[in-house]
Amino acid sequence: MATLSEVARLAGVTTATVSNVLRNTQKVKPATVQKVQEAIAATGYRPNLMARALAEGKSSMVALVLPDINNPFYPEFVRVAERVARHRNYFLMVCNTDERPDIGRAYLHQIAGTLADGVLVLHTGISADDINELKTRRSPIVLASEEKVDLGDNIPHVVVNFHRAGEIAGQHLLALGHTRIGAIVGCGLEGMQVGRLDGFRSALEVGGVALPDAVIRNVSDTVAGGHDAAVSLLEQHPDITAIFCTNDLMAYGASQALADQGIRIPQDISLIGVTDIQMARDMRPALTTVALGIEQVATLSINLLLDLIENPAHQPTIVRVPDPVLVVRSSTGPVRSI
Amino acid sequence: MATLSEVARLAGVTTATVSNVLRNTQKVKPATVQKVQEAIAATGYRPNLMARALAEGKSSMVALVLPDINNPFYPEFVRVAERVARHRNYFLMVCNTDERPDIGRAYLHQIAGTLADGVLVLHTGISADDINELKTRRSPIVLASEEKVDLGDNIPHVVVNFHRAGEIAGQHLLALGHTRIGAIVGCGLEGMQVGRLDGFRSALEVGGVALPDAVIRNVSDTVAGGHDAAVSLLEQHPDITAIFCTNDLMAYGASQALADQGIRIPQDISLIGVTDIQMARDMRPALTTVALGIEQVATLSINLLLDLIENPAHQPTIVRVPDPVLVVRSSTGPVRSI
DNA sequence: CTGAAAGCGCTAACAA
DNA sequence: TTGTTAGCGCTTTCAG
Repeated sequence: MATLSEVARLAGVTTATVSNVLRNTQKVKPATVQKVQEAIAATGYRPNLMARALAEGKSSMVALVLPDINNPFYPEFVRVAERVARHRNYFLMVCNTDERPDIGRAYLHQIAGTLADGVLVLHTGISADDINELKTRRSPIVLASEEKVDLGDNIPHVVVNFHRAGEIAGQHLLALGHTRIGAIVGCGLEGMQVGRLDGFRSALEVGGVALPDAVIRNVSDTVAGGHDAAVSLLEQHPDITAIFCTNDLMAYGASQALADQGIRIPQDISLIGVTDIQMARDMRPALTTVALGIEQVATLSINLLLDLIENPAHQPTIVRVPDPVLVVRSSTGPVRSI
Repeated sequence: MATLSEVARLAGVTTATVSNVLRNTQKVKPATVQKVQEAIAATGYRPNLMARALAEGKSSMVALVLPDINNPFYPEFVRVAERVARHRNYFLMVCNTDERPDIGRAYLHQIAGTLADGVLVLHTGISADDINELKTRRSPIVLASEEKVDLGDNIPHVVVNFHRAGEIAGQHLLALGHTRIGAIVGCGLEGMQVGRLDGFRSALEVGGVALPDAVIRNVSDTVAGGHDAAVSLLEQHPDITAIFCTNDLMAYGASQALADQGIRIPQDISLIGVTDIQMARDMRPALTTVALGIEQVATLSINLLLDLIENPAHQPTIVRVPDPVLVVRSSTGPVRSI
């Protein structure tokens, strides 16, 4: 790999000049620019980004730490985050923690402030303590779509109104006449998706419908989790006419369980999820869900992070995503007659 | 962020000594180690990985360039690649090109040899010319699971026997008595998945079954692509009893199309895919497919890359993945009687 | 066992 | 407009 000084030597100038043409500060005479560019072409020179980062005190790289790249929510998030970052001239480094908080911690400690100018943390079970400890470094850290907002005002984060999402789901089922309803709640690294459940329950209560603990299943946030929960629910409560899942992935699993037992969706049982991942559109019947607006969340999160990097005094440091919206597809319908 | 010299000052030693205890060359007196470690703890020091990389001439970071993080194959690949890399003390930087070769090129040019010690390229439509141009840098580049192996021996790559995968699928359908078969072929960035189709066709030919062009659909490698292709196939060839898809994602789409039309799988039509992504297990009916062994491919690929980084003379430079294997699930069955 | 000093490749004042 | 000169934070001989 050719270096700056080789290029400089070949062009008969100094490294400073080459550096200047490289990032075209308009301070170089056209003729010299010409010479330098020829030398660059001739040597096949590429800047060493590490050296540049060290000199500039800025790597133009941000890290995205997430728990499980196989959960389709994250790839969808990554895709937009990467695009936004690229447009703002940052590299995005995706770090998968395999659901292990210790790996998340390790990434954070190693990367924040050294490899990356900032890091965006998604539901990785990293404690607020860890985050606070790291705040001493100047590298901004932002958490996205936290369920629990006990982070305080001093940690930048993006908040999604999960409670409202649950509420919307509840209102939809209520409007369709359902009264015997089950709920499948995911347990991610951040703990139960309790905000969504609370919202759901409160909506039902307004309609005079109860949601006893017996019809709630807490399971892992996966297809298999949703499947098993649905099986258990059906076994113990064959009379339910609708199931609320705190996310789409589990709803997909639940739909498999229903299909396996010959139960029709939505004629026999209605199914509603939260998030609106691509899969919700692709599955059959297509899933009615409460869209969290992945694109929005990702965009707001990464932009907040980059804003904070470029201007540490940036305000606000806590941003709210617009409320979720109901997307009606084919998995919900009027309560069955019997 | 504290630096080495601050730690050194606090411990009353020089940076060289701190550096030595940091990576425990056994050359430091226990008492000094003690002092230094206290200073490290007191300052909350973390090494600046950029500076280290510059000094060592090695970043311990590898990049994984892939076309579409939303295609579930890639997250599955990423997960194991990341794990292997981590165990070998490398960071994995995932670069999504959004299916745009120019972005892939840009990543390659910017990252290879500067930010990353090596890069693993997956089906991103980057030309062999580009790769060759980059070979001048010392940074190893390995391509994984190339369909076309016209890369020559001088570019390290991992090759999957796609032809065999197609053959296995063909033999399976043949054994079930199918003779009127359609095929859905994906067109990724690397061009049509023609190896798989060739293998499939040649297996059928051995069994005396033809696969005319009329029953082949070339579509994009997505759920929607598979769906549309299946619709078109059914419309023009209602007599077919089996469909071969060159990958699982399209098979999933095809299954939706069949479900939409009330066609039962496998009673009316058998469906077989290639790859064995998680979705193949999750969908209903579960998909019969030819498993490429994602875990194996990923492991071999990343290990080859790291081997090459650590020892540029490493041999072999081209590694073959063990042959694919048939995984029979519920989407294939005997040909229907009529 | 520890320190002094050079240098990785680049940027950024400041001079010339 | 260009060159000189310091670093950025770390590793790594080579002396002491």
